[in-house]
Amino acid sequence: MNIGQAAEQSGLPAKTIRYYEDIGLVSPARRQDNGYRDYAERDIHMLRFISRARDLGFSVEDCRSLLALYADTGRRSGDVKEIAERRVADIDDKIAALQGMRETLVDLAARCHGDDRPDCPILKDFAEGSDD
Amino acid sequence: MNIGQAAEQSGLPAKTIRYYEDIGLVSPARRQDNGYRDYAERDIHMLRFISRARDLGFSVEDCRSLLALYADTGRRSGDVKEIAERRVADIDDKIAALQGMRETLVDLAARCHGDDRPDCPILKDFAEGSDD
DNA sequence: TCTTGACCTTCCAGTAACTGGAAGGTCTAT
DNA sequence: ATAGACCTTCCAGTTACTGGAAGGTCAAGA
Repeated sequence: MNIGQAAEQSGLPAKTIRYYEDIGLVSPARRQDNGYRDYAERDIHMLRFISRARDLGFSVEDCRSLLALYADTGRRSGDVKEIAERRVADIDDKIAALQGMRETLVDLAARCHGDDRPDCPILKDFAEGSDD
Repeated sequence: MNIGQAAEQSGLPAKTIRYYEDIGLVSPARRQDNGYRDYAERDIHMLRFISRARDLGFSVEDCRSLLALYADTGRRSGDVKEIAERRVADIDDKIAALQGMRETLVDLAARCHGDDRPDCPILKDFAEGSDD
């Protein structure tokens, strides 16, 4: 299977698939006689695996660990769960940070007339810093 | 004032301050005789302005616009409010995406034994893809 | 057979926003 | 005089791709 089909079936751009090969994440088992990459079902599985994990916000390095665990039939499911749980904690941190920003911004915007006058509490706050 | 003090007072690393100068965001008004950057109060204000805006998740390019608006005494506060509101919308999108990830991950982790056995629904899901 | 267009290849550069480090000049205190 | 803390510039690396150039390959149609 050419890279185009692999891209279509995995949901990853061909460019990205080549990039993952570059960094040693997944390589197709072989090349065709013309030098084209040749993908097998198993390769597509791995690409979809990565695609899904990336969608869930795992870093490429996380994917590398996950893939190693995936290949290791003697793995402990506890190891995988731990990675997932760490990821949930990261997400929680990010959500909290974003909610903080949101609150500040909404508050600031509410106090801004939002009209043709130049007076603006948003800029004022930025220039002076607030309670933090 | 040397860059070290400027860093301390603005809350930005000296490296970052130099970087902002590189990209034309803020430059100190002058240099001392020894070639050291010389920061005035006004520069510190601008640096703190940027620091605060970056903390709220505005991109460096957003900061450039905001700074221009800040300098423009004839600005419309509506323009600033609009930027802030766009930013709130971005944040909402990000929060929603993160919450989706979180949910999937928590669900997956809940179904994983998390013990010494290799059987793991997380990896299984990654390999097969799920409802999406 | 030639050509066109869609593929594929490699390699290089750019993105965002810094951060680290090397090599070297300056200042202050002992 | 020298140590240590500053400062300077410049180059490279980070993350995860993405775009583009230059060129090879393939299948179909005139």
